[in-house]
Amino acid sequence: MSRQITTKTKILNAAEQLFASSGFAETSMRQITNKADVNLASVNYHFGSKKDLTVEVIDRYLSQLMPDIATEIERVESISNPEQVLSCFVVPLMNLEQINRGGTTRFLRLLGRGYVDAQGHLRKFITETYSKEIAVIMAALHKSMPHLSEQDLFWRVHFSLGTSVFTLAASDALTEIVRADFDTEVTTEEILTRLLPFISSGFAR
Amino acid sequence: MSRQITTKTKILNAAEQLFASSGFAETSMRQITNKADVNLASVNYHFGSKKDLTVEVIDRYLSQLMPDIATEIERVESISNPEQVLSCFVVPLMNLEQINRGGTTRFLRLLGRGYVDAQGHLRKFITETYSKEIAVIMAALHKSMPHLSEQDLFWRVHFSLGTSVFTLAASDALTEIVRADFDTEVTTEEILTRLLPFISSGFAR
DNA sequence: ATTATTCTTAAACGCACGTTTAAAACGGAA
DNA sequence: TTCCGTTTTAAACGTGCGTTTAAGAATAAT
Repeated sequence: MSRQITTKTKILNAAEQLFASSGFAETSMRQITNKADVNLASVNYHFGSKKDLTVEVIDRYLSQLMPDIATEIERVESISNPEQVLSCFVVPLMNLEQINRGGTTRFLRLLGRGYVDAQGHLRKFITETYSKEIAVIMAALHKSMPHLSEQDLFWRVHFSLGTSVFTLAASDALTEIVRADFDTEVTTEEILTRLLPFISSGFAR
Repeated sequence: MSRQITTKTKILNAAEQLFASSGFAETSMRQITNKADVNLASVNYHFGSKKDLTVEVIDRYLSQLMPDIATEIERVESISNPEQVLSCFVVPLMNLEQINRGGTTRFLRLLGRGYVDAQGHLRKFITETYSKEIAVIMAALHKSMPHLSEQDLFWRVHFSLGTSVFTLAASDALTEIVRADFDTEVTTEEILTRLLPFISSGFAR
């Protein structure tokens, strides 16, 4: 532990960037270690395997995000509508920038890839590791829409998750189209601002 | 051209199935040719490369779907709300079953994977190849919501697309959760039935 | 200062990948 | 039957992959 930036962190940062922009399977360990400027074997030394690395890359964000969201929700004393719950996601998401610049977008992009990749491995990991926080979120949503059945709630949650994760996963391409077609620059925060009402409407119907 | 089912079709069917359930990068040519019960080299003979194969797999559906949607929209004389436009997608989507049983789900799953994979290659291919049909769809949507700015429309279209594609891409895992948690079986059509109102609400807000 | 532990390194390993080759088999036309 | 273009086949090619190894360097503990 003498380096200012440890080898482990350098690997995490490089891997995260490459995974987010190219995907897990399409990114090789040699690309990662080149970008991180560390030896090839150090990934296996510090993480065990490539698969373990991918989990740790995502969990670096999740381990901060999930408790943050849960406390944010518990801070709100009376919940009356779904938009209130959803807006509890925004600040914790934006705080991911503290881990890395552009971290919010990259995390959501990773989440999108992970959800589509590798039949449910990531989903399983998340639901098992953060079951407590997920329970808090679901309870709050249920409280905000007591008329909804559990199954209705379940589907709408996943529709919303899908929209968010997919949009952010594709946000590079989308912002490029917007730039070309409308001659406008778009930030992640702006996308979220457009996204929230869209999701809320679907939720509340 | 003597076989009843040609080698080319056998490859397309096998590839489609494997791509949909495991992803493009994670599926090898040897897996494909084994499943199709054809020789390994025949993929390169008939399609040129693996990449060309992936495009053809998706385009087999797109080339039927996109014109179908366009004509379906043009059939409706007066468009007043977005749900009318969106419902023009349902029948053409369901008709994909004619290409292959379970084709609708598989196609949407492929679309989801393709959109997240390989930085926008698929998106570019689609927008270039089916620009005419896309214009028809966008015009109809605009007509159904004349108050919306072009940029608003753009974002909501992609939010909707994201929700659909992501949900169907993850539908295996989701139906499994539903089975475990609610002890209920869910069909693709049921998912679409839940999905449409969700999207419409977001659209119309 | 010596030992023990942690970390880094270069090299190699075996394997699976997409692709190419060249010969064989096939099918219709002459 | 012979010929010719098309399709299929088995084998091999070279490449890049994730991982392992064993030795060396650096750091911490005694």
